[in-house]
Amino acid sequence: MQVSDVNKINMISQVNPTHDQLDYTTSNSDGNTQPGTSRKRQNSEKDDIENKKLKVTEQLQIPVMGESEKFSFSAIQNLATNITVSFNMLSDRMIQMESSIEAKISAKIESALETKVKEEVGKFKKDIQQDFDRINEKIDNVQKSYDDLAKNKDNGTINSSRAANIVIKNLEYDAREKDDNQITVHKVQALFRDGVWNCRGWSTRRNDNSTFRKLVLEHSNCDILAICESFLREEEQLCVPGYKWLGHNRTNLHRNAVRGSGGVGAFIRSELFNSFDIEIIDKSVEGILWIYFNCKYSDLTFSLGICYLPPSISTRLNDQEKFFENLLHQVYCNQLKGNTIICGDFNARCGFNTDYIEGIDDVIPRSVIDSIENHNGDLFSDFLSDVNFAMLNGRLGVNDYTYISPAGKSVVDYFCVPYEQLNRILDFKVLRMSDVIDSVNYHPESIPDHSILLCDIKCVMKQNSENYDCKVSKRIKRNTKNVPNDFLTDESVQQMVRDTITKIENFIHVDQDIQSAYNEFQELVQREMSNRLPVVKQIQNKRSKSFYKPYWNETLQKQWNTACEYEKQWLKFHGSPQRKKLMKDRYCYERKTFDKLNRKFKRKFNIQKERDLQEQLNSNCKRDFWRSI
DNA sequence: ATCGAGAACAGGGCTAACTT
DNA sequence: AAGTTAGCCCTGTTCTCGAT
Repeated sequence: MQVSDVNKINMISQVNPTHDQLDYTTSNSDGNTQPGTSRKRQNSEKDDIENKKLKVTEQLQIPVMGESEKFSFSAIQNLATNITVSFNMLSDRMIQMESSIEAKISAKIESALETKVKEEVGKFKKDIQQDFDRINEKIDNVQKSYDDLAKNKDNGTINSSRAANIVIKNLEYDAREKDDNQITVHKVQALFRDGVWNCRGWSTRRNDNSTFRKLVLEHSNCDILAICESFLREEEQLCVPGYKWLGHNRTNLHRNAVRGSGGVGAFIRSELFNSFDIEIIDKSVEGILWIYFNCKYSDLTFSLGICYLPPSISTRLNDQEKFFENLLHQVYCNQLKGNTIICGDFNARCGFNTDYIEGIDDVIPRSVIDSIENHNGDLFSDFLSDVNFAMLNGRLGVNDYTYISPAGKSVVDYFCVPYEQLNRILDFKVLRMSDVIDSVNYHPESIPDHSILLCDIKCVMKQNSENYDCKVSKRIKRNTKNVPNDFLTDESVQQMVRDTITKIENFIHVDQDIQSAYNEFQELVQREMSNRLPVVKQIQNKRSKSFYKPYWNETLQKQWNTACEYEKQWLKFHGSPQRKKLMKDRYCYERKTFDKLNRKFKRKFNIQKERDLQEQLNSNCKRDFWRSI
């Protein structure tokens, strides 16, 4: 404000040409002294204003002119002086008013904010209190139910008038169940977790990214993880402990290609081979692999088709129509072999294309997040409606972009099942790489751009054998650090212990069956453990950052969080394209900053490590050196 | 509005050149 | 001789822009 006032005053003072002429020899327009004149302390802006005022009044004494000119000039000077004074007064008044308004507005905003915050906090507190009350009520009810149940158990009586009922939903009905309830009991629901990920190259060599990919595989906790673009050549195979690799590598590579390209395959959990006969049934078409699963202990069978279709503008010779024609043929051939699942990267952006015939097929519409369509997308939608398959993306669980990079985002990876099998999908979700990186606590050298798609599939089967071991049960760990003193000696379990001892004695002395005796003992201890010892919360994949990135620090964490936050904002935003572009640019900037910082800290760390090693090597105590490496 | 070509970018692997 | 690295090439993806 003051600076602009000074400018105004300067302009007014320049009305006097004589002043300019006279003054020019001693000072320039900025008021700085010319070379050769005496050096003076520079005035503050306030002083400057006062000086200007003085100068204006001093200038009035200068003229040597004719009488009439003198009179006119004197009048103009008076006028200018009056205007200057008026402007100065006006300026002071404006400053006063401005500060007064600012103070008033601040006070009002403060009071309004205080009221609003109080109101919101009050509401929030009330909501939390209500939630607490509800939870307490539920806990009380659960406690009461448990007490009643325990009482009945202790008394050794079961209320015959109201038998315990277990409701199993979505289980297929068998007519024989009417006469024999054991058939229902023998029905087993198996749960599979299937996933698909376009990893864009999984090197057989041990490097940073292969470590990260193994962690992703571990994190996904999949029984079957389909992989697209394995980039493996000829008969190359991947090896990850706990999994077996079944792959179909691309055979005809570009003559100049220095590495493999394309290629599909799947990691299958080793335990699955105990319960299933698993075989490749078709790999006749490049980019399509069919794997057949046949349960050894039940009539459950299903086939999984893993696909990779290069983009239409790929430099490779590819014919999308032929690809879908082949896939159609294979689906018709394989659908007689039980359930069918198709997954993979189709490079198909379907937009609002429908994968069913409206008015004829009874399928729920899907939500669309990627509205752009391409040629592959049109062909893919047509293919799905031809074979009566529905994509899971946008229909179940969490939908998200399957490709996210600074270049852009899209939905190109899909999971598809026949319409009638949609109700067997319990859950479907798309995990962004940024979230996966956070979960596994490992920042790879290069961040993959394809998300990972996961779906939980319920397979209903009729069990043929007691040896069934399809789903690996989750191990529950209990806290054994603080075993209560009355463990197995409490009055409520004493009778149970005595009974078990009798049973064990019978098994050993009468039946001579050591295994059954041991089973009895084990069951007794496990029951008591489940009643008395709390479960240890197992945090999966929450390793220390330092385990993988010893140079990880707060700056990197902060920058990573910022990049993730901006990525989310960009992806969630639905508004003007200009604003969306701004948000994307902001995300790209933060992401690049993170990459730079990551490299910087890594370099620093390595240099420091090198120096430390050097120092240890030079020191007298060589043992430290050998220990550290 | 649509389509297609090309640009831009990123990941990954190989290799020649360079360093130790 | 062994290890390291910059540069090149291939591949895949989205985006932009001009032609229709």
